[in-house]
Amino acid sequence: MSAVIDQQDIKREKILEASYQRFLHYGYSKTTMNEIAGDLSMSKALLYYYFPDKSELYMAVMRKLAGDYLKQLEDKLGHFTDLREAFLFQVNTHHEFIVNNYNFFDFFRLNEQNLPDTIWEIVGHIREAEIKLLTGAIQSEVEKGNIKPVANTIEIVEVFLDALHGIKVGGALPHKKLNFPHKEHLDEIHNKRLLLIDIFVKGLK
Amino acid sequence: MSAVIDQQDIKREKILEASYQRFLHYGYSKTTMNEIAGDLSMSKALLYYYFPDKSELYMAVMRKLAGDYLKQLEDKLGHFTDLREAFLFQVNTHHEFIVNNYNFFDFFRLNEQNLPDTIWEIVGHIREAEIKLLTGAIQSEVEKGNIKPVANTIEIVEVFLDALHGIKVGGALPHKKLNFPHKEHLDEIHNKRLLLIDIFVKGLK
DNA sequence: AATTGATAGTTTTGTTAAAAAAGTCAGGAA
DNA sequence: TTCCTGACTTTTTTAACAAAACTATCAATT
Repeated sequence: MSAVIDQQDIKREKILEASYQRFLHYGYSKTTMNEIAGDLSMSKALLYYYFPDKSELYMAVMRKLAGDYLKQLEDKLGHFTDLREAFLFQVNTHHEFIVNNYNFFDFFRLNEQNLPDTIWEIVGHIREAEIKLLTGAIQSEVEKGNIKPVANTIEIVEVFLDALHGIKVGGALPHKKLNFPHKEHLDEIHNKRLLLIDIFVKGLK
Repeated sequence: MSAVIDQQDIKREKILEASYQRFLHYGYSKTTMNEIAGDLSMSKALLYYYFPDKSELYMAVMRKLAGDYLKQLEDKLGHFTDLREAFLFQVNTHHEFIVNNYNFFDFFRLNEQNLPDTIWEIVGHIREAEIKLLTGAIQSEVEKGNIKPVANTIEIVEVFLDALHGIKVGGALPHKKLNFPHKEHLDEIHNKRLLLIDIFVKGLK
């Protein structure tokens, strides 16, 4: 019986993988259940045997992606030598996550404001983990006596995360282009973020 | 002849004022030229005598608004007692500007990525003035010996403005930042920005 | 020069039918 | 039973096009 369940899990994984590729390459609305089924040489009806509907399938993929991301963060939790290292890790990991899966997130842009609760749940977990990572780093520094104690650590970290996301190229003309920054701008962005980290960390001491 | 031009200018002003009220209350796309003309008890054709088209009319109003905002900044230029006061003034003034004219800016939300160059020009001027205000404040503090000299003042200010721009409501999804914030969130954003000021200013000392 | 009614030209909105895709189900194979 | 499918139904998207709403123009008037 356990073997049977394993088989199911393997098939579920294959479906998730094929779906991920489709969603990543074509986005949510331009991916059809027939295409996913076709990629796997199975009938569309079988997809509905494993997943209740299209959006649940999408969210299952999303949950998997989020799980990988969360694991990255958790593996590093509490293993930083100083504050800057923690901040840098957070910035780089998050950026990588977004860039690598950019097209996958089409779903977010299409549904604008009224997303399923499940999505919010996943996003919440991610944000929680990010905050946990950085608040942990700050508290650790406090305990080491490197920075003075603060009352509202979480709020501070939230502001810091938001601030980082605001740093873009091109003099911050409000959303001039929706696209991700070009390669030649990555260094500029990185330098700006380093500068923010410098000032921010100093502001915490 | 000067009197004639004055009359024209007065009428132009009246048109700008009526247009502003309409745009502010109903937004760009739900304001018609007929309605503006009706408010002024004039024919629609007369509007086209004074302004080439609807979007030029909108941008003329925008230019006027921006002018008022710029004047606010310039009047205060160099009149700050300390850094925090300058940063607070900048953030508060900007906040007020956005809140007071929130619906007016729905033009930005509708056209999203491809706005007329004129708009970017205006936005550029505003940003220039903001940078000037804050770099001036920093330099002044340096001269007073309150903070230690920095080489890259402009970069620092740019990072700060970018960071402000990135500050959105809590639990924001990865791409939510691309959307225009909702009105009910503006105060929350404002509070976060005040916290950023605290840390940032301290980080400069 | 300032103003307007009439009207031309363009964009938005509704309507509807066809196409495409989501989702269901009775039944077959393993 | 569990896994799977072809055929079917229902819902959503698309395309085409006419009607309505709006922008923009212009000859005529004060």
